[in-house]
Amino acid sequence: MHTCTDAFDCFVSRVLPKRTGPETVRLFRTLGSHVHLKADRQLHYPEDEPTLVFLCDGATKLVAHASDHREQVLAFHFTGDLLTLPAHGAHSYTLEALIECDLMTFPYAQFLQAAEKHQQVLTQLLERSTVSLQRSREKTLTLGRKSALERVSSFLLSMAERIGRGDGSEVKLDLPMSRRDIADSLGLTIETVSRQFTLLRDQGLIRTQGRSGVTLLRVDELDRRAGHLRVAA
Amino acid sequence: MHTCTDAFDCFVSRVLPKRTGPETVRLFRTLGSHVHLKADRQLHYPEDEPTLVFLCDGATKLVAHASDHREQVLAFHFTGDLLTLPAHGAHSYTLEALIECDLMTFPYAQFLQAAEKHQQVLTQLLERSTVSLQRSREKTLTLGRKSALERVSSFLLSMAERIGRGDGSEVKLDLPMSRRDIADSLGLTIETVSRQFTLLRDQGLIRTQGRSGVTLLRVDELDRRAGHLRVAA
DNA sequence: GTATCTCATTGATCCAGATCAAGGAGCGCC
DNA sequence: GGCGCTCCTTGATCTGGATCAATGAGATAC
Repeated sequence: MHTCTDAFDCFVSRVLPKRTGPETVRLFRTLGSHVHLKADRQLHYPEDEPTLVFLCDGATKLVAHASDHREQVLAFHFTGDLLTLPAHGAHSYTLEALIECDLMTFPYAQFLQAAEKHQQVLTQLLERSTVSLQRSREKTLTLGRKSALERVSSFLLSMAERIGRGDGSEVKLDLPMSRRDIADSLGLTIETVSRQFTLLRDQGLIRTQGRSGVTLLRVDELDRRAGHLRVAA
Repeated sequence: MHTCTDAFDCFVSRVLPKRTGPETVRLFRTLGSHVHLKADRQLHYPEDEPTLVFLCDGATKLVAHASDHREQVLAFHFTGDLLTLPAHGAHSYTLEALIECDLMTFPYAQFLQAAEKHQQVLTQLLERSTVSLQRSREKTLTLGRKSALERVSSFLLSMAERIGRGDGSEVKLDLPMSRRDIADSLGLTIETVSRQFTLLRDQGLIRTQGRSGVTLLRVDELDRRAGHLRVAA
């Protein structure tokens, strides 16, 4: 198991600029808390104030809850990701570990205050926030206008980009999330997700190994299935 | 018609910190361009680099385009909003005027560089980006897990919050977007959107005046229809 | 190694919303 | 001020994915 110091060091090297003074590092250390989460456990965080989370190691999902126990996965996160947990509004949000996780949490407001003198940290925060927004917008298009097959294809391509291991022309994936998580992320049911996997397998575009292993055999064809725009203007 | 100076002044007073030095103001002026857009026109911007836009006056929609001419409205913007137009990736994006608009555009990278010495500007950019992300996440939940009636109710409540004019217990709206835009924003068809309006009207929750006028008569009931979580934990 | 339990797959039926098809109403233009 | 056009509404039918219902296959515990 990681110690608190390891997790914090990981944060320092990944988020803070190279030559940050030791007194600044100490300041961030006083603000942050190290949390270890076993698979399927959720992070407890204050409902009324935003929290900044750095995922040192592992994989998580951000889930929004509506009435009637409906759940929507808003985003998946992997080692090295930085994310902001919003205060609860019209809906409530939870961050749940897909596999064993180490993370550092910071009260958002205090973190921002500490970062004010270091615009490199601010810039990085802004940059990562922009990436999150960009991903969220792609998801909006996917959920609003795409068929089940297109959604699953888009999902696989997106995962390939983030956690794929290239192997010649193939891309190998080890999906840390269940079919249910995928369904909740794509606005589908597990049955429909499963059927699309079968379809893609039958068409020779992917190969599956066990529950979590997926190999993308023809990325170009998947791109077509995902409903992405061709080169044209 | 507004002059360039008017639009820029609007930007200065709304985005830059109160006591920004005149030389800094001049720097931003050299970076920014004033653009006037008539209704239904779209902003032309470079495809390969992100652009920052400040909406001095008017209303716009950000549209994502997938294959087969399918369109998804990612967000609506109103007077005073600041938004980032991403470089094109798997999909292309356009910003279109819903009504006559005045806006200031800045090359994102250069704007960020200019803002580096003024963390108040950075902080504001970050804050607005966070609000956009929050809205986008709410939209994700809406598109992924809500029924047509819930989507339209959520939409009306969201518009009430942003451009509603309170009038006792009622909220009056003058919607600048068409039924098609609403449909493209909610992942529905115009027919379905229209049917939900009729339903809400028949149930006495809203009143409509012409094409764009809507009065929310019972916000509490709309909240229930929108599938928001009750107080409970 | 095998018992068991959860997760994934496959099949049958159903339904919310899409699609197809007319009207009707608001708004701009001449 | 009325002509015409576009946008909106309403109705009928169709369908992709949800729901319901069994199996089947991986993982975990013993």
